Amino acid sequence: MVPIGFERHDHADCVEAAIAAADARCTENGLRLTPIRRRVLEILLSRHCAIGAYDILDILKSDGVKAQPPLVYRALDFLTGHGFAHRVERLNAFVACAVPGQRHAPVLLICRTCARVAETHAEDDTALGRATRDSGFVVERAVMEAEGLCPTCQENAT
Amino acid sequence: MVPIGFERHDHADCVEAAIAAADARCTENGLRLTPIRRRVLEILLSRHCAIGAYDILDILKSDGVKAQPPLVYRALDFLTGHGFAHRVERLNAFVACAVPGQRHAPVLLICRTCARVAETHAEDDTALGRATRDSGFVVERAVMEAEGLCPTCQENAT
DNA sequence: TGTTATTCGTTATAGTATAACATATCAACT
DNA sequence: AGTTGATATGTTATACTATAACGAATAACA
Ligand SMILES: [Zn+2]
Ligand SMILES: [Zn+2]
Ligand SMILES: [Zn+2]
Ligand SMILES: [Zn+2]
Repeated sequence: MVPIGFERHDHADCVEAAIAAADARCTENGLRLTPIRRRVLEILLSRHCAIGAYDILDILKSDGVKAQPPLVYRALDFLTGHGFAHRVERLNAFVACAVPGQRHAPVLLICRTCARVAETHAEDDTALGRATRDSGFVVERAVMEAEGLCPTCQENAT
Repeated sequence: MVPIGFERHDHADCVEAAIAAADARCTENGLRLTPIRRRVLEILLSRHCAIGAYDILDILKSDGVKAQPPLVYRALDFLTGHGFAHRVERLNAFVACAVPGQRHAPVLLICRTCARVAETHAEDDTALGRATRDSGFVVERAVMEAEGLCPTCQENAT
């Protein structure tokens, strides 16, 4: 399985498809992708990087919106709550979901050099799955994040 | 593999053994388990729960130490840096390592009801391992955390 | 004992997130 | 169209988490 985010790709397509998918899914499920929520999603999609809430806030302000922190956090709650984005716990930041439209336990690969974040997802027989089967712990939400070097940055480092 | 933390056990032994292990390993490796570092470790060990840096600070203060945030964060840096404790990214908090003495990618199971945190560890064939093998990403640090209900809290919920 | 590296004390400040409440907008029904 | 209840936004204030910076004290070593 190749994670999404590090490989060269047509990113304009990538963004457009994600927005279209979000639109469709919101319509389907009676969710409201309001202008602010949509804009925050666009900002997250603009790069395959984690972006902090206050960076998003700054971008909104530079758009001319008179925005305060709760505005951003509410939009992020919506987006993460419905699987359009993920919180990157390691960075206290957020990233657009690369495979929206399916329930999944995201696996985020965070490059410490270029700051890009790629996403793949876990199959069931992970350490997490195994541990919980053995212990009776019921997982409601799983976070898997790896920090390291992406292929490009490894080449540049040599 | 049964995670450590949820099962009933002799916790006094548990703490004593952990402190002894930390002492031994520090001596072996020329590390200094100073009074403050040791005290912070004791505080973390006192419960199989994640504890916030400022809660630790309050406990130190109630000990009579005139402590400021950097004191705590430095101790935590030491403890996490040498594997005596882990940062719980999901909670911006810290927990004593339940299997110190071996390099490991910890898997933390966080009960959202009783706040206890159990620890197990990942074998190599995790989703992370697989994802990175395929993609060429080099993992330097892995975070795996699951939030949910521990066995005890499931029973109580019914 | 002098030298160097590490740790600690202290002040200030940066960065992240939420509580609380007023206002506005939407959606569904009468 | 007007009423009503639910959802979303605007706004202020504040809580929580973490680090920078620098000097003083302490430990390790020659
Ligand atoms: Zn893209
Ligand atoms: Zn995703
Ligand atoms: Zn114990
Ligand atoms: Zn551990």
